[in-house]
Amino acid sequence: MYSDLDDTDRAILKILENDSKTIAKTIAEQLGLTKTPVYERIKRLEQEGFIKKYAAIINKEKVESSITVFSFISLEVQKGAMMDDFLELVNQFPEVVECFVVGGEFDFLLKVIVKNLDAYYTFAKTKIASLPNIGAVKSAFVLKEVKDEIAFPLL
Amino acid sequence: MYSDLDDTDRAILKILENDSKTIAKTIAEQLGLTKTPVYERIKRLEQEGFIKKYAAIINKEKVESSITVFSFISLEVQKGAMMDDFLELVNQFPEVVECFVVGGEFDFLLKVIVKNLDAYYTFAKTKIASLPNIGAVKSAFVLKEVKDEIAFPLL
DNA sequence: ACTGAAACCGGTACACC
DNA sequence: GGTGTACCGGTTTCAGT
Repeated sequence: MYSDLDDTDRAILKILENDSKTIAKTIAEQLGLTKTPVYERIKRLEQEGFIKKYAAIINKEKVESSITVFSFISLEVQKGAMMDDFLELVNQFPEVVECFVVGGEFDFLLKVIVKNLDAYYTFAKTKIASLPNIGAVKSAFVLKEVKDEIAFPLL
Repeated sequence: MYSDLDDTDRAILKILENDSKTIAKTIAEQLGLTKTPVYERIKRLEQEGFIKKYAAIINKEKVESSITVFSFISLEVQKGAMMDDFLELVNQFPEVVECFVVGGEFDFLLKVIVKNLDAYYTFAKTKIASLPNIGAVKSAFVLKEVKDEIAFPLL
């Protein structure tokens, strides 16, 4: 299932997830190849969905003021249909940049980015609290971002 | 502090964080401009650090088996120097893809990606537990990834 | 699957407004 | 800060192995 990638493909992925602007010639040199096979492999990785997309990673501290908050949410009853309803709604909130179903003390973990504390209050009050079937909601405010990798730890 | 970006710059950032391969001509058409100013603005955004880097976003489900775990860690005593020591060590662990200092019930929130439960056990035992000054550690295992945006919610 | 060369097209530089 | 043109270099294609 994960095996139609060889070491060369993995090496290419690792280079591109760290710098997608690396030119084919440079990659080829690192792998002891020429441009063409590198190019063809990248195309295959794109077409078969190993590479989801290419993105510019923005330095959000420089672009605009914002705060990051983690929200831990428990539902009152964990019926499958209710979870789906909940997730579909949450998914549409642009403030929610990450959303996971987790096991443990609570059911969902959300990473929320908003302009300021006031915006978070509004978000929590008008969007989260109005969702159906909500039990407990806890929040953890980010004081400092120590690490925030986009790259998946390959190898 | 955040104001040396105009609406055109923001529009360019928004396009590039969703698809960094969008060619200058296309961006120019959307903004009613020509290639040159778009090109110059992008260069400025790169040089001044608004764009941190360009990355290929990998579909990790397809590439290899892995699990994601959130770890919530409290220190025994919150002395500044001890927090720095802790963070410097945690930062070096490749399994830790995100690390935040938070306010609330615990001090740090870590997002960890490992191959499987066994690898998480090893990570927790050999790396987390051996850090100095650790109080409580709780874990929440990700059962389903509902949303995982890389793009910062601009506008 | 990889090499090497040729064609194509987007990024880059520049002269001018 | 913008346009239009021209050049250069990386991507893309292809014939050959």
